[in-house]
Amino acid sequence: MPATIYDVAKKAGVSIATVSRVLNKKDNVSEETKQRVMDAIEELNYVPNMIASALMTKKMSTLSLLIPDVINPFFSEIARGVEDAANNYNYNVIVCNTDYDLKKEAVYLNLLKQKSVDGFIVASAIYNDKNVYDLIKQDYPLVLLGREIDGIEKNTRTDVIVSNDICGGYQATKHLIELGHRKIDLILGPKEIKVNRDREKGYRKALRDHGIAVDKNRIHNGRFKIEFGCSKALEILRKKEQPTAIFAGNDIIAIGVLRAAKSLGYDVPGDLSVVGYDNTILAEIADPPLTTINQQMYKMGYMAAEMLIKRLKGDKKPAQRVIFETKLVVRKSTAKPR
Amino acid sequence: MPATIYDVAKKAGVSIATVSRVLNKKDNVSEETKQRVMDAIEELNYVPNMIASALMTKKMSTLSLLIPDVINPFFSEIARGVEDAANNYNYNVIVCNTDYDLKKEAVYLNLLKQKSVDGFIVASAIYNDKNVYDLIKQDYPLVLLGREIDGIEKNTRTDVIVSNDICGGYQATKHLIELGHRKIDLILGPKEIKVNRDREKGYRKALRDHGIAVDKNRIHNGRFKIEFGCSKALEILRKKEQPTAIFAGNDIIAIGVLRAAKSLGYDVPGDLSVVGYDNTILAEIADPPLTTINQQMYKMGYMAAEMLIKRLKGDKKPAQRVIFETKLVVRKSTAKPR
DNA sequence: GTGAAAGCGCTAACAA
DNA sequence: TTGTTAGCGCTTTCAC
Repeated sequence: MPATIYDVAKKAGVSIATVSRVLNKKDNVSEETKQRVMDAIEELNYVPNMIASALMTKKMSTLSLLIPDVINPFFSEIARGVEDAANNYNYNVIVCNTDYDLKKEAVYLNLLKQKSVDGFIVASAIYNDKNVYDLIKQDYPLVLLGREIDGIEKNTRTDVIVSNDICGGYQATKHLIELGHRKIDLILGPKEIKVNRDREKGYRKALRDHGIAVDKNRIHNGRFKIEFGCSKALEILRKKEQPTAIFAGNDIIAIGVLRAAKSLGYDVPGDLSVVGYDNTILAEIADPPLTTINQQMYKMGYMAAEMLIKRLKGDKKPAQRVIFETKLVVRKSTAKPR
Repeated sequence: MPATIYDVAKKAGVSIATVSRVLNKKDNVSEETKQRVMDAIEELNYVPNMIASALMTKKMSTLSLLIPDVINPFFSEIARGVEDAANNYNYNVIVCNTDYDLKKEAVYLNLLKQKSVDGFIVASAIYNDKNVYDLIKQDYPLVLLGREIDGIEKNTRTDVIVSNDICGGYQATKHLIELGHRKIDLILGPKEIKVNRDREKGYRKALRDHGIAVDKNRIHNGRFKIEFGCSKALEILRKKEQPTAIFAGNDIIAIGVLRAAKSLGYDVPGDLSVVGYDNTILAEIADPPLTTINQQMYKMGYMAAEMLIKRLKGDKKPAQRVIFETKLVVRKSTAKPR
């Protein structure tokens, strides 16, 4: 049986209120009794029970992070950022893998609410997510990461952290155009995920700005999986109107494209230029190393946790909307078309 | 203010004890009152407060996972396995990044104990970790993953899940020897991490078994970082007694070796064969794709969580020690020496 | 089958 | 500065 506050009080010859005071670093305790209490705590190896205190205070110093999948390097970097910030403030983080599944997400949220986690960071970017609307409506402390929700009233305290994906899409496409490419296919993840719509917007704008007609048949949606990137690229490269470049919705899809090109005996970037998105470790390691769009995953995660914790500590300023800028990173997977 | 059990009781016209009974699915409640309670719960949108119940039961349905770094694909796969198993049993998992830092680990453990997490999975494999000894001594539910602790008494309930790293080291080295290599350098992670000692043992045994003298100067310890793999490989490849093959302690180091080889204009596997370890996604994507030793990270994580939860649910069988087998995966980074 | 009441280990008025 | 006491929202005997 672990020692309780009563044991400490008895040993120190004070009341439990006094023990509680020194535990919570209230100043109205004399140095002398404080010392006695500290000694008692030491001797008894006393560890305060946070469950008991949370029953009154409702504070568990625990955040929850909802992401589609930790294995995806994009999200594991976010997770690390969140955890580092949380740890910095003595918070812990419960990590949940939603697999882009709204039902799974709902089950998680329900369980987490029961556990009185202090706040939520939702980074599993599904469009029009009813779960998120509910969280907002019920006024749970919440930060949205890499996603937005339309129609949030301005008076919520829900902060939003996003990347400028329209710009990212633009940068990638512009890079290819400036190299001389005109036939550029776009292979994106699911339409339901907003970033894909934005990257497509950027792609379209870049084409328009350079007087190139947008060909709907060159725009493809699917999943953020190597296999999808590979099979879709195979399909595209076997068609008549072959592109000279492919802009992939993320590094994972780009890896799939690379694989497809290799299997068809294409040289990248000689026969085909490929641009990824995210600048995860995968882009660095790929063969050839991928030209890609950098996103600041770690920083975004760190900031999300920090903003959330500040709100938990009473920050009352109106909801923020932070936009992280993207950057083109040129490696070896892009070149002039033959 | 969220509804409490009292509100439900009042609305249903029963006592809180009865509400508690239906909440916990005790059978001694008549169908009729049960229905009334359920209706009240529904109407009030009542969500039970787990903190309150945990104060009595000491069960929070939360595990904690300590790993060095989620960004490392080896550990993110473990984390995913742990989380999937936990989720399957309606548990959540708090993920902590220790960075192989014993002090950081101690701080985490202390905080987690306060939070009454139900059990611990420690996968940050530091040798002779006092924190782990303490956990065991204090009889906390614990599963050790990918590490072992010497001198655990047999009567603890601490399960251990490990990979057969001696065998893995042997398989990798044997593969190189059978290709015809005789000068094989070994670039490992830190000595303090047991897996490195075991992989070295396997390496030594393979050499001995094939009548090749072990040259201590060919064995190097450092960090599980790309930069270390790269700089150490550069150093090695510039020496007189150049190896024809390098066996890296994990895929990350191997990626560094690949980078070094490339920067020196070496062809892999033509001029140098490289073997990695873990078979993470990085091995698949690397250029050339890495020959490596497969470890079953996801399964190990899944099993760790499952064993822990079973113990929490009262499983009293003596501590288990599960060994996962490794497997050589041949890709394109190894070939006969010139 | 159901209810009353005593905790679980703390925090936070309120008194002293 | 310190102590007393009433909760926080549940679970769990023990009666009935």
